[in-house]
Amino acid sequence: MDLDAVRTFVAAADAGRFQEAAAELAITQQAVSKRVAALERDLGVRLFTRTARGARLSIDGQAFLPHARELLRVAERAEASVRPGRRPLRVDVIASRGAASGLMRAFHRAHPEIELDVVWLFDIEKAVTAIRSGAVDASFRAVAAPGRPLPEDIASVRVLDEPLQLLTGPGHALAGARSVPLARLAGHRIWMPGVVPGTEWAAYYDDLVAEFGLTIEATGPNFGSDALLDTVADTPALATFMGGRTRLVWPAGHDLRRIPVTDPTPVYPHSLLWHRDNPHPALDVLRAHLAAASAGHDSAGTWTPGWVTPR
Amino acid sequence: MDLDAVRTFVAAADAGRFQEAAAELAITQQAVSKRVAALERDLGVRLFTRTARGARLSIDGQAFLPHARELLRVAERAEASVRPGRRPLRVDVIASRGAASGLMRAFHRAHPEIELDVVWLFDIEKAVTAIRSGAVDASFRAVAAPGRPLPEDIASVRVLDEPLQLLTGPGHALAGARSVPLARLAGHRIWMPGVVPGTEWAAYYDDLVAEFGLTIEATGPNFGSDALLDTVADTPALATFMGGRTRLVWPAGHDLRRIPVTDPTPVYPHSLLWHRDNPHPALDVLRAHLAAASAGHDSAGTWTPGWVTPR
DNA sequence: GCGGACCACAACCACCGGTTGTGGCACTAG
DNA sequence: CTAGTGCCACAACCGGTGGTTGTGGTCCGC
Repeated sequence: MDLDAVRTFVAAADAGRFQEAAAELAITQQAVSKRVAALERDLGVRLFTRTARGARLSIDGQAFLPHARELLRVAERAEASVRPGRRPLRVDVIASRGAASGLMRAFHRAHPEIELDVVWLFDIEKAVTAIRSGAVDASFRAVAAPGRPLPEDIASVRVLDEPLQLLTGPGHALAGARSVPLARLAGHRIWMPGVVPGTEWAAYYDDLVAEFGLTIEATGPNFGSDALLDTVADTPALATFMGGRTRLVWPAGHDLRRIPVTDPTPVYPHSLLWHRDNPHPALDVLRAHLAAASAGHDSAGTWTPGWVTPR
Repeated sequence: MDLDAVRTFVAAADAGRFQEAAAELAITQQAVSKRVAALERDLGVRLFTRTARGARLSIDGQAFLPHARELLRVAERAEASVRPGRRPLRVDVIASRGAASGLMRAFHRAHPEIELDVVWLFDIEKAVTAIRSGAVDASFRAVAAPGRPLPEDIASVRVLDEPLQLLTGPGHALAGARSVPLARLAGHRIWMPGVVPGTEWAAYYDDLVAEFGLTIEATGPNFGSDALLDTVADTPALATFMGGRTRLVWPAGHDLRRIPVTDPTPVYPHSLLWHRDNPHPALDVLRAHLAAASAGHDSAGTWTPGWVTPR
């Protein structure tokens, strides 16, 4: 199926005559006839009933027409998604099911008219480069990485402190606890295969380990969250950290426990980053939305690394 | 933009390497390279960053990918809409904004998983032909037309009696009435440019005219409902009939009145028609839904033509 | 009955899009 | 360091797609 043929089909359906459609598309009537015939051959049905006064849609053509229009609409949006200038707002989120992603879903619910594209960048360094180049408009990150202050032209605002929870299977020693103090995790094996070395996530856990004497293993390949959950559920000696607002695809038949951590509660500090000179109109809307949504957070009894910009 | 190129882009993005994508698509690596290059040239952006270990998505590529997937999904659905066997349920409704259309919208809300295609057929004769040939699965019609009983293999059930209302502008003699008896419409000009001669709609109004001595003008070309409403609003001598459950795009700035008609209330009898041997699984669901939704109608004080099958 | 409007078919031709062959580059093992 | 491997891009070639012009057939209205 060829998009040009679909475009021609829609034009012919609207015009009711191949000749008129041909004039609109700046091709000959014969070309329209051939394109439509090719589309009909591809689909295996007759789309028009030809008469001496034009071409009317057949029943199959009527059924196909709205799908054809939708196809052209989607194609237009796909092109617009990479068109420089007036493209959709492009936001980098740190994990597709994490809290930042949840914030963007809420933003989309509040402003469905704003076109969004969500991408993922490796670390804050790549994010800053992309923001400065204009390739992305905003980024959810923990700022700043240790010893690397943000450049002058990048602005940031803290939008969400996400408390970390312990995730264990039913056989784990702490599985029955309603909550667990951070100090009691010393000696337990905590497995974080998703944390890529060199990212600010890794820096965050490095600091957590150093300050509270935890044992975090980031070894082994990351087979995705499904495999992680499977392993944690089946291995009594293993637990993992998980953002308290992370959406999980809860594996059926597994008995996984989310246990709040206290004294202090480690929170992951999500900030929004953007370029001060970015003229995208939707960027202001996003910032206003997040400012309203993040009001009234309480940081008492929580922990963040020392290098994190204070609220 | 070429759908084959988009398919190739998605395959390469999933595989991470052009060679693997080429194997999946049963073409050479060079062909994949050329297709992706052509797509990048069309879009004006680079979709992959080529490395010696494969090809990773660029930021633009990441933004484009979900749109590309959506495009292929829509293309698949478009093809399925005309695929013989297991295509979406295809229903003929009498007018895109009429009551039958409202019933189908309600059905879609109740069963969003059922794929639907809505078409429009000229009259009940065409509808019966289409149903018998299997080109459409069901049709909303007034059965039967005078003197033409339904064939044996077509089944029907009355699903909605839609009361007719009078639609007038503010200057009309009846504009202030809360309701109007049918007999009082004698002598008033009622304009129905949308009624096509030869359809069962026309037969309905012919009977209405004959029985109550109305003056219905079906002359003049039909410029669409917008033009109809404009004219009615501005012409004190004109009124028109309108289904009580018809959704209107109410013209801004016009003061149009919908006036119920009584003693008796003419109702338009919508029935669902289908082929007894039609095996489409969604057809049973639709019939069950309509049976449940149409329960408990009251036909006292209403009028339908004598040729209409009684409830 | 004839002219006009419309679509389909035929012949022709340019160019798109596939193939094979080859080269350059990056990473790795010895 | 070097040879080897795996990756993608470029070049040359070639068949078929998809455009054009020219023509024929059919239906409708005057």
